[in-house]
Amino acid sequence: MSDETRPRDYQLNAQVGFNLRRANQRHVAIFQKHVDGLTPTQFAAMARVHELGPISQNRLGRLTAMDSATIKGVVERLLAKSLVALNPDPDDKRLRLVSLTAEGEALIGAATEQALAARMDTLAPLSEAEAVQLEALLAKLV
Amino acid sequence: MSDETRPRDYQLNAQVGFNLRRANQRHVAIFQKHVDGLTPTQFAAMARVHELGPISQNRLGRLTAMDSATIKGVVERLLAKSLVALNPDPDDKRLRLVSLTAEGEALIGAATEQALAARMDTLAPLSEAEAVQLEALLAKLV
DNA sequence: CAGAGAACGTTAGTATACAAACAGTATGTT
DNA sequence: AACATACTGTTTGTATACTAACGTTCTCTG
Repeated sequence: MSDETRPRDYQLNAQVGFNLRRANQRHVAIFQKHVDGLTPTQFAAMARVHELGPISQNRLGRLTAMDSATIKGVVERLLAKSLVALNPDPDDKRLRLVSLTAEGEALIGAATEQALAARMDTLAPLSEAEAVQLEALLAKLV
Repeated sequence: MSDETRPRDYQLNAQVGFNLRRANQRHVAIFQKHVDGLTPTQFAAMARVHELGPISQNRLGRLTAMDSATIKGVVERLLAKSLVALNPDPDDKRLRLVSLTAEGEALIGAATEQALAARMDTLAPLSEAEAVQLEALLAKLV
């Protein structure tokens, strides 16, 4: 490896940003293999609705780390799959409450199992202790 | 907090996948603030070309973790900004070699400084030791 | 109660990201 | 030389992700 022609100390492969992006790409790919018919973001949205009950679109977006434009698309696609329903809030005409359909409720259980399996696969290169460390560090970062 | 209605032990906020995605979102936002005119992926592509010299589009994609469809778009946008040039390889008619223009070369130095500053900001919530740990764990994961 | 400001959802535009299919080119084997 | 295989770049389609701008609705304050 020549050293004169190299930028002094910038190593792309060691950058958090680069590896954060790659780790995320890898996780998404693993998730797709385990969970049939749901992307990670679609699953996250459904898991939140399952957890909290009917919830406005924007609030759901905030709780799943998506802005209003993004969550709109996600809800739209879940709607197209009949996994969620959209109803106006009688008390606030601005809101459109997202809720799970029976079909959605039926799916979320199995999907949760599969999501946990995907998590295991994603963390497979790490020891138990390292996995715990990573999750703690990411939580601190976010 | 009711417990009967809750899924037994699934906590979205603690999931690697979810926090990987959020950490990445945060980094991209920070990067945009520091580096003017380049996205993280565009910067990664340029850094690689600067490092390795003229290189085929697909090979550049592999070295920056982008598939051929994605790298094509990235190179296209760098081309539109006159930061890279695209030339046919005389020895292999399939290849289109990506190289930095004078303008691109002029930019990459400052951009590298700014990228390192973005990295610092991204890692700011962590101690020095934790930052090192995180980078090591991510490298192991990828 | 009137007006300001905030929040909601929507739309348009740009940028990754991947799958799948394709034509053109190169390489290896027979 | 012929052929299968593999690789290159391209296109289309789908799915995040964010910015900016917009009209509607709500809430707060004077």
